[in-house]
Amino acid sequence: MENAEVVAMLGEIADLLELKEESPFKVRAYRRAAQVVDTLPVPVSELGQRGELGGLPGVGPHTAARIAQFLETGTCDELERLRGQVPSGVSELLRVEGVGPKTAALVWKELDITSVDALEEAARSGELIQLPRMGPKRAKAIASAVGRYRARLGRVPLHRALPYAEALVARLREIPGVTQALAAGSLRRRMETVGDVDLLVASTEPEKVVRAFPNLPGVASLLARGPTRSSVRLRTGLQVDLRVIPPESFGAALHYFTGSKAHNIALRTRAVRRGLKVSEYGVFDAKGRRVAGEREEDVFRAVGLPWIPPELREGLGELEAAEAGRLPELIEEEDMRGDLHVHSEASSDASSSLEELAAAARKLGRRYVAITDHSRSRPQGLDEARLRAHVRHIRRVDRGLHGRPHLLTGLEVDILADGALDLDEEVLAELDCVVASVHSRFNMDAEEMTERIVHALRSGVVHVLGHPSGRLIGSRDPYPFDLERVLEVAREEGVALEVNAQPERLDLTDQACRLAKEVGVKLMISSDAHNARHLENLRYGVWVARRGWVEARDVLNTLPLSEFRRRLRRARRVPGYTWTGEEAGLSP
DNA sequence: GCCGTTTTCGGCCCGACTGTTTTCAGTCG
Repeated sequence: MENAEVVAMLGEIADLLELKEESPFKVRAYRRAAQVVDTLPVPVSELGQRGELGGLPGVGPHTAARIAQFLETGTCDELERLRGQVPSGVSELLRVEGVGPKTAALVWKELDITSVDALEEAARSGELIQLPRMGPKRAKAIASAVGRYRARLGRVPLHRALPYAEALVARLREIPGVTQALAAGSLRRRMETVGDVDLLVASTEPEKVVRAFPNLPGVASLLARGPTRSSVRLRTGLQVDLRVIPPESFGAALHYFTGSKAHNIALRTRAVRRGLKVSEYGVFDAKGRRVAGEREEDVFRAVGLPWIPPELREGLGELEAAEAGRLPELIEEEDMRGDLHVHSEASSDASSSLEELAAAARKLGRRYVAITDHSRSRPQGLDEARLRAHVRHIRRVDRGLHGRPHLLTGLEVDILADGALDLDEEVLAELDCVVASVHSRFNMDAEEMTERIVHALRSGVVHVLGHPSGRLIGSRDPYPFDLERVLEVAREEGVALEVNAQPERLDLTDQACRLAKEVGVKLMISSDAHNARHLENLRYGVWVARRGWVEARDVLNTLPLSEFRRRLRRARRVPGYTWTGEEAGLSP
């Protein structure tokens, strides 16, 4: 987890240098170094101890020294020097969408604005408009972006919290007397963002655990401590609450603190009707005798239900489904055989070679991987000629891999503003897997955007609609479009919808997955990896699908390769082939 | 700040989009 802290330190230096309007190349050097550390497969401290930091690409003597000092002391001179020159609220302005370094520096120097609050006030009062290149539209956009910034404050994306929670749980388990330790709360339900982390520990010696807790790695400060509970703040700002439970109540406490609130209320209501009382200490009968509590399964059994996976506990019909014996058999990460949206270094925003991607995919147990780089409209995207050369390269590398894994040819083709695809359909028809995505003109109205997507789905050469809503968690809202209409056309055309597993995207969302399943549209869960390390992110997509009640059979890339290929071929209207949804098995 | 077999200085990715402008600066990816 210290890698993430080093990444944050380098990023902050870059931000501050940018606000001081120093050389953009210096700024870029720090950003590049941050990116390299972020994708490092080993703890950066290991390299530090061996004096090998300078051997990393993009890390020269200066940056290596700053990282080394940071690892040793938790900060570095350069960072502190810069923090002394830029008021602390100014770099926060950069988190507001549409405000970059130039605008932040301008409002700071011209209007003495050093906080998001002051920025909002200036945007609303009209004060901002006095500035050069600042008109009413930009002022309005900034004011509304501040609203979105506030809405995401205090919540962190799952992938930022999970590694810390996992590391803390592992350390808690090492404390003598601890029999169980688990993360509960929204993190256990795998929600896309979490407010804080709730950790539960079973032990007969709570004092010992509570005393050890603030000394665990990553903890910055102790917020509160009682005999059986404690709260700390991590250096990243994340709050972590610990509760120590007697072993006989652990299952009940785990259920209670996992939530959700709606699920708990529904379960307690059900218990009351059966003359039982459910609390975090156990399930009790009318005479106050404990009838369950040690194991979570027993809590459910006491109220006449099978165990319900945490991802389903949102009060959205899971109790009724459990009662009727119709809980889905949720998809597992182990079901995933293929990854169908992966960028190689042929994309300007990606960095791994085909060989590196194949090696990483093999380690993760993937059987097949489609290489889907960007099309012409993206910076340095592939045109027809470069795509053909790229396809030959993919096939050459694939031959050397002997199926471990299989590399498929593909493309992430842009859906242009009018719904046309960014490359000639004849060329696209030669590829194994075509992902079609919207990357531009997000501000269309819903009707136009829906038509744009539908037109692309009707092309007959698209296998899957990539990141269908375009949202970025906490920073960009989904563009407006009619999901039900898109699902209807996808079903007619035999096109799958992607569950993009990039932790900032998670697109489709959980509830959209559930809708797709209900109307009989198949899904593909893909990493959208931009380097080999990102292939691991597939698990985030699997969790979203689980929250959407999705089973392995709803997801095409759980199929063995031969069957997967058959599905893709059938789902496409290539010359000489007449497609029907029924034959493809894609009807509801 | 980093890099390099065109190397110790001079270059470093770039195009789309937007809102502000009458030719372009700033942001984003």
